[in-house]
Parts: sequence; structure tokens; C-alpha cells
Amino acid sequence: MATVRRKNASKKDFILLRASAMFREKGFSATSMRDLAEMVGIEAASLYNHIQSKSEILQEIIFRMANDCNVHLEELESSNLSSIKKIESLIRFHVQMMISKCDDYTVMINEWMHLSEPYLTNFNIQRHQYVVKMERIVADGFQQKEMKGISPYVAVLTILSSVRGLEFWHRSSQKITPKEIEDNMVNLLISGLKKN
Amino acid sequence: MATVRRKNASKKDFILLRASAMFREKGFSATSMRDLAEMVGIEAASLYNHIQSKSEILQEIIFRMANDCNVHLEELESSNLSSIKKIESLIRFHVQMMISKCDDYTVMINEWMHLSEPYLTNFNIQRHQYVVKMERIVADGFQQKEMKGISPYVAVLTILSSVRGLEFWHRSSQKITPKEIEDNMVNLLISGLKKN
DNA sequence: CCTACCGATCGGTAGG
DNA sequence: CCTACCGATCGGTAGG
Repeated sequence: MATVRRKNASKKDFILLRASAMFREKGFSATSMRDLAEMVGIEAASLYNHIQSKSEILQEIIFRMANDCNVHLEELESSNLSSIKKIESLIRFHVQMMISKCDDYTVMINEWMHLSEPYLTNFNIQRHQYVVKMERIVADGFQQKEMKGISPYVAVLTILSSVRGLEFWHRSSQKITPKEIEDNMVNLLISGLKKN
Repeated sequence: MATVRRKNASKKDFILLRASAMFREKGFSATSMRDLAEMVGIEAASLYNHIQSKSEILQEIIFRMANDCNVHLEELESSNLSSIKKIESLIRFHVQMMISKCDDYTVMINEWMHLSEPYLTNFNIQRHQYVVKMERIVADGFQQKEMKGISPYVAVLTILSSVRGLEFWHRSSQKITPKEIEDNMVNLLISGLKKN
């Protein structure tokens, strides 16, 4: 019983893995269940023994990833790091996510609009709350004279967008390591935010 | 004759305008010709009196936008501004494009992968050349001791990605003007790049 | 610019 | 997990 459960779970995970790569590459709408089935190595109809619908696949990929982000941010909020250190930690976390879970992260960022209701609304609320929390950290940093008086909204947007751009790097064959990417980005963004 | 030409051209432009908005909102693949026809106010079949195919619409939107970007960069290259001023001009140009031609710019950035061959390869080459040219400006700035020794690749990626993130702002109802957005972003990125 | 229609493909189901 | 198949919808065409 336990074995069967685990087997089913791992096959579903395998489907999600392949789906994530395909959604990233071609987009959710342009990926058919027959395409996906072929990548998984079964017939399209057989997919439905593991998942309920195409939508459910997207939901699972996105909300798992969103949850990882939320957990990290909550841990960070309850820490007693300085604002600038919190922002640095956020940059490093997102860069690492983009690099280590590139497909899932990219699908969340690029394909969320194809979620169906009520998941779409749910996701939008979560994302908005996430941005608000990040803005608060930047605003705190300004009040504590750690950061310059830049618009928290622009600052947060710039940070999150910068990481998004790494999707590209991951595709290309640049001679630069993940660690270098991370450090360079932290350097650029943090020194852009710091009061000098 | 000339009137007919102009009329046809403007109707085609109108179709491209609506298509751009819909491709941005729902994505290229999830937008059907029937959806588009409804937004234009005619039957789906009638679209084909103005355009050849769904693909052609995407091509026109993307390559017009790409051309605007290339023209600006070439003008900038032949100017005698300092490297840091060139980068600033690039940031301001891209922010302005994102704000004034939001649909077209977003479609170019988000939907290019749905171009068919040989347009896809053509676009990839153009984009790569664009990035290389920008990297050269950053590298020059470093050599002339204007900028810090950050990876030109990461710098260019960060700049272009940051602008991309503004798509979001444009959707939301933030109480911040385009000019403020532009200045804040220039401030953050330029001071992140400058040698201090 | 429309009506009528084409073959292809879509997400998904029935039944074994 | 498969074969066989469903109704819906897709991009696009013929003909007027």
C-alpha cells in the first residue's frame, strides 16, 4: 500500500517535472496533453490516471513554488537582520530559486495568468501580499537610514524583475557561475539601494 | 486609389493594435482569431482580407518594436556621450517604450518564442546583437573607470529585466508617475553601476 | 466583409 | 495503462 502510494506520487511528480519544462519552453497554452504524454512516455489518456486536468498541473507547479517563497519571506521577517541584510537575503534566495528550480520558478512568473478561478485570484492576492511585505522592508531600511529614499515599489519591482531576467542566462552558455551571478546582482542592486 | 490604400493600411493597423493588447493579456497561443475578430468588430474570416495569418500579426508587432530599439541604439552608439550617459539614455528609452507602447513592448518580450521560422532565428540574432552592443558600452565604462567592475552581462540583463518588470506597474494603480518611475529606476541602477 | 465550411487538433472520457 | 472516441474549437479557405 505504502509502496503503491509512493509509486503513484513519484509518477505524478515526474509528470509535473516534464510539464514544468514544457510550459516554460512553449508556454502553458501551446503545450498539449499529447505533447506532454510523449515526453512522459505514455499515451495522453493515461495522464489522467495521475492528474485531474491540465489546469491542475499548472496549479500544483505554481502554488508549490509560491509556497517556498512565502516560507522564506516569513522566516526572514521574524529574524532580526538589518533591512539591508534582509533585502540581500531575498535577492540571494530568488537568484538561487531561479537557478536551482528554474522551470518551476519561470512557469510561476510567466504562466500564472493561465490559472483558472479561484486559483487566479488566490495567486494574485498572495503575490500582492508578498510585494507589500518586501516594500515594507525597503521602507524600514529607509527610515533606519540604511537605504536611500527610493520608491519602495520601484525597488521591489527592480529586484524581482532582475532575477526574472536570469532565465535567459540559464538558457545561454555564458562562462559565469551561479555564484558569480548572485554576487554581481547583489553588488549592483544593494549598492544601488544603499545610502552613500 | 491612394485613399483605398490608406484605408486598408489603417484597418490593418487597427487589427494589430487590438491583437497586441490581446496577445499581451492572454498570450499569443491563447488568443484565437475569433477572439480577435470580435474585438475588431468583424467576423473571423474577414480578418484575412487584411492580414495573411495569425503568425504574420505577431511578426509585425515584434519586428516593428525591435526596429525602434535598434534605431535608438545605433543613434546612441554614434553619439559622443560618456558610457554612463549612454546607459542612462538606454534605461530611459526602454522605460519610455514600456510605458508609451506597453502592449507592443510586452508582446515582444513575452511572446517572441511563438514566432515561426525563419523569424524566430532572425529575432534571436537581433536580440543577441543588441545585448552584445549594450555589454560593450558597460565594458567601455569600466575601462574608462566610470563604472565598477561588474559583469557586463549581469548589468545588461539587470537593466533590461528591470524595465520588463514595469509591465506590472502599468497594470496596477500605483500613485506614481511615469517620470518618477523612470527617475527612480535610473537612480537605483546607475548608482549601482557607478564607481563610488 | 459575410456565410458556410474544411481538416486538424484540442482537453478529456468510456470501457476494458 | 491502452484503444477508441467525444464535442468543441482551432487557423484558415471558397465563393460570393
